Amino acid sequence: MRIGDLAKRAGTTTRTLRFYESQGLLSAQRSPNGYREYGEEEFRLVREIQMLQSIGFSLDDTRPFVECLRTGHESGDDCADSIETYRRKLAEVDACLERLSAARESLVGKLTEALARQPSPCEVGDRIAARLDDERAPQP
Amino acid sequence: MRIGDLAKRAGTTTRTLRFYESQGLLSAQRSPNGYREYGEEEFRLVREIQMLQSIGFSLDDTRPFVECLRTGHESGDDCADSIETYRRKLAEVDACLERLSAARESLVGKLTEALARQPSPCEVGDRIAARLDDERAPQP
DNA sequence: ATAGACCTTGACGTTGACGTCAAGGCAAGC
DNA sequence: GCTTGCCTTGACGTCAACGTCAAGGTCTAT
Repeated sequence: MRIGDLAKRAGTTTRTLRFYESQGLLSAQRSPNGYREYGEEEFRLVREIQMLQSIGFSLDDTRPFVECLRTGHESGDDCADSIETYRRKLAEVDACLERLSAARESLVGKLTEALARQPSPCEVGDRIAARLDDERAPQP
Repeated sequence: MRIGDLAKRAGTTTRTLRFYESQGLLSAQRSPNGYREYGEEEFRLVREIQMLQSIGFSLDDTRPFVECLRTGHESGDDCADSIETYRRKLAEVDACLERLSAARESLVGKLTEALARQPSPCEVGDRIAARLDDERAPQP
């Protein structure tokens, strides 16, 4: 499997795969003509990286999992370092959730405050205003 | 008030204030010697920017608020554009919270799975293993 | 008069995960 | 033999919000 095939199968680009290699995450055999050759193991490795990225891992965070697979383990999280990384990322995600929730509350508060100060020309507001006008100056 | 004073009062750096100016967010009077001169209005503006940033606004997102203040309104969110930005950011924050919660669930699932597969050398495990050893080879 | 603390503009560096070219080599079909 | 489509390396570009440094001007205190 050449780099274009792997990229297509993994739904990514050749540039990304070469970048992974430059970061020491992916390795490749070389054909006599210098082309990179990949097997199923590399495909699984790329998918592991993608899956971890999708749950908020940086490329560097995926390193323990890649190392784990490389040392022959069936799953990337069959190693202590991977478990530790899971724990650390979970803590990070929790911290992020807290900060984001606080930001959300703050934002909701500001929005409602601003809306209260400035009733804004919404339909309901218009109709209420119109009715008040009618009451003050009823049509003959 | 010169740029260093404003930076100190706002708890930021002169570089940041000049950057705001380069982005059209902050304006300054100039002393005869070319130094920037700021008043209380600029101080409030910087604080508004900082507050919005702290709840997840990009600098560009703060622009409507800055414009609103500049057009004479008391509060930065006394304008329709600011309200609209509030709404948009709230939607963004909500989307982010959803993605993060999903990532968290995924992470928790993976962690528990991995722990189940690999009981890991925790103290309890060690003690259980030791006891099993004792039972199989009791001391005389 | 000189040191020190401020200020000016300008320009390059940082971080992450690639995108986008450029210049050239290899292989297959017409 | 020529086009087409893949591949190679290398190097610069992207985005945000500044940090950091350079070279120089200004003001105050000693």
